[in-house]
Amino acid sequence: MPELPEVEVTRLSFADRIQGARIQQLRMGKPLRWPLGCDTSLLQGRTVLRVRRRGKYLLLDLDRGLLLLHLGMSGSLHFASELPPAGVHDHCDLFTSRGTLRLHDPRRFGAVVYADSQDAPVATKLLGHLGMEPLGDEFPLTAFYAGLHARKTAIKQVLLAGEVVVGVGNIYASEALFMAGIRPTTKASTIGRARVARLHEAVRTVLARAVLKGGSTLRDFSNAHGESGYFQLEAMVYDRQGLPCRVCGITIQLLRQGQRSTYFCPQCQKR
DNA sequence: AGGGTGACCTGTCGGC
DNA sequence: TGCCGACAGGTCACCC
Repeated sequence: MPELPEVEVTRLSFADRIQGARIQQLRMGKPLRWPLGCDTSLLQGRTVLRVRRRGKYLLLDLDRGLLLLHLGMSGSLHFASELPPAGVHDHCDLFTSRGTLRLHDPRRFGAVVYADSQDAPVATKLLGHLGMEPLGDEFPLTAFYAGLHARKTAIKQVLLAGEVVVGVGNIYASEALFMAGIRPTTKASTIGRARVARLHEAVRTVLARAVLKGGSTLRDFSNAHGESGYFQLEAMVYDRQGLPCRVCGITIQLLRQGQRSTYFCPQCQKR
């Protein structure tokens, strides 16, 4: 489910409300992708200072330490003063003075991890290799070009890997490449400056637009208020194999790269 | 060293 | 109707 837009939309939907909340209790359900890394009682009495995002991770800064949350493929968060009893797929409840933050994650690829600081080994392992944030001011074109120039893999997979730029998952990689007119199979290192500049702009535009539309709800994504996203309605290629390209009318094609589906228009993305 | 593959886990859908 | 395989928004550990 969640790529950068969905994670950011989630963050925006509860960050203000949970800020300043005092943690009363943490309940963990079935195991998630990684262990919490501390006793749940350790968090009692701590305060949530703010909620940041790094790539597809949400970082809850506490007055001491931080919680790293990841939504995996199927995770979503809810935050409310009163929530129904935990269901089978509700694997984490963070009870606070302002309400309960609940992680719902059927596939359990998500994670809730405690770190003493952002320099703690576990935080470094998860965040240390992450690339540039595409939104905001820390995404210079020159660095993007240099990053792509050093990669011999297909551009789609370089985007997905998150080591050059973070937050671009399977939906938005296809969408950004379409917008930039670049074939997903093109070797990243062979893309010239002008085309990299188009991709740089496309990544920013697609992600920002998706945040504005509340993310993409393909199956079950919703923000912490329980509201769906609508970006999927304006997808140009994702999940549109066999349908006519919205620009040129040619049939959208599907291929597999690294066991993931890639969608593209053979006419609009010639190379 | 970097690139490719399998693994994690559950739900859903299409085909036979 | 029922079963089985393929696939789904992510990403790490491991192999050559």
